[in-house]
Order: sequence, then structure tokens, then C-alpha cells
Amino acid sequence: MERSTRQRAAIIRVLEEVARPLSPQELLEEARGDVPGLGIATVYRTVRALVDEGSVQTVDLPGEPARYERAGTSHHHHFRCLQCDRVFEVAGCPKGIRDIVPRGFALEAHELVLYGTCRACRAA
Amino acid sequence: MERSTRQRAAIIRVLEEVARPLSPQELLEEARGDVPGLGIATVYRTVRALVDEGSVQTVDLPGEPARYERAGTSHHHHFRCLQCDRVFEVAGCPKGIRDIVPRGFALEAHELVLYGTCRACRAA
DNA sequence: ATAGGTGCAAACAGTTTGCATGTAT
DNA sequence: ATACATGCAAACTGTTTGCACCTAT
Repeated sequence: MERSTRQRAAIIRVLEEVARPLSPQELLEEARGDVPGLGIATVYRTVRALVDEGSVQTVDLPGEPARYERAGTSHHHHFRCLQCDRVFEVAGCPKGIRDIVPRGFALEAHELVLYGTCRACRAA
Repeated sequence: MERSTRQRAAIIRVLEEVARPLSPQELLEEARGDVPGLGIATVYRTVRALVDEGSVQTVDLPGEPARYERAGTSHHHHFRCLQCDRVFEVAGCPKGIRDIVPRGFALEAHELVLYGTCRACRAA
């Protein structure tokens, strides 16, 4: 992350403008609006650098390729639409997570993924 | 799942004997004790058939290869110990999951993974 | 000028599939 | 006998890497 290039600027801009976690493929398609010749390898390399740097975080959903979103957002979860496969941020956290932790276990973190149909797909 | 073959018997036996979710690769290595020539494709095909049939379920943790465990347990989640990496079943479900679903979205399913320290590791 | 960055294609790892052969029924 | 099942290898998908060329510094 030492130099400022057009491809990096484009990738970072996309991550800042889109309010949901994007896969490398989605990032590529979006960022090509700015930099037509952009290659997928550059997306992977840039995203990895941004994660190492701490300005982007990985969103890993079970059984799916990783997606990436801007870091620094407050605690939230994700909703994946089963029709369009897009992933959305969900504010808040269900009550009572601690209640289901088995006796003797110490809870440090949790990951929740909701599945269903997003508003756009319901309307369609 | 129409015929009973040596390779299926071996795979099913392994799933029944081992009390933790196994990856296809782990299944292959274990089952080769019974059927040396066993191929990885057969493991994938058999496991998929068992999942379709409902006697085995997939355990998908974020960022990790899918594992498989005997089905029959009711709705539950998983607790992954950050020290020993073992995965435990967690009975029940937190209240209030519906409350965080964004307006206009339809919730159909959810997946919850708890991370922390298991009882054995806390004692150690 | 030069080290870091990029694009392409090849390499990889995990999973699926096509096909000829094997085998439970 | 005849489907269904298996093993192999090729195909696929998502990701990483090698390398020659490009470019921000």
C-alpha cells in the first residue's frame, strides 16, 4: 500500500460508496467503471493489502466466497438474499445470545447470518 | 442411495463412530481403513446423497471447509472453541432474531456460530 | 531511475462431472 | 441382465503466483 494508483483508488471508492459487502468479482465489475482494464488479481491483491492495513474487513459467510466491507462500522450482522445472492448489513443483535451458551463455556464472539428474500426481490 | 456398497458402509460407519463433524478429506482417510481404493469423488457423492436423504447434515463454519455430521438432532447452533478448535452443538436459539430483520425483508433461515472457550479449555 | 504495481496466464486447492468399468440387485 | 455405483481424470471455481511491462515516486 505504498503508492496511490488508479486501480486502488477505484477499488477503495467502490468499497466506500456501496453499503454492502462485496465479493472480489462484484468489486471487479464495479471498479471497472473507473478502470476498464482492471484485472481480478489486482482486486485480490488490493483487498488483501487493505485488510492487512485494517481499513477493510472480511465478511465470511458459511460455504461462500469471502466478501469485503469498510472497517470501522459498529457491531452488526448480515442478511443474504437467497434470490439475488447479495449480502446486506443488519444493524443490531438479537437478545438472549448469552442464554444459550452451555454452562462452563466462555462466550467471546458470535457470528449471525440471516437468510431470506431482500426487499428488492420481494417487490419484483 | 439405492444400493448398499462397501464404500457407503465405510463412510456411514465413520460418520457414526466419530463424534465430531468431519471434512470430506478426513472422511476419505478414515474410510480408507475399510476400503483402501476409495476415491474422493465417491466420498463427495455419498455425502451429498446422505445429506439429500436427510441422514447427515452439513456443518458450514465461516471461512472453513464444510464438515458433515449425523443428522437427527433438532435445530441447533455451534460453538467453536478458539483454543482447541473443536466444535460443539448448542441447543436452542436466541430470542429476538426477527426483531433485527430490516423492514421489507423476509426471513427464512438463520445460522449462528458462537466463539469462545469451551469448558475443558477453561479448566485447563 | 527504480522499486512497487498491474495484467495476463499459468498454477493451485477444493469440488463436481463424464465416462468406461465394476457390482448389488 | 441391468441399472446404479465407483474410480480416474478432466473440468470447474475461487484464489494465488510468476513474470514481463508499466508507472508513481
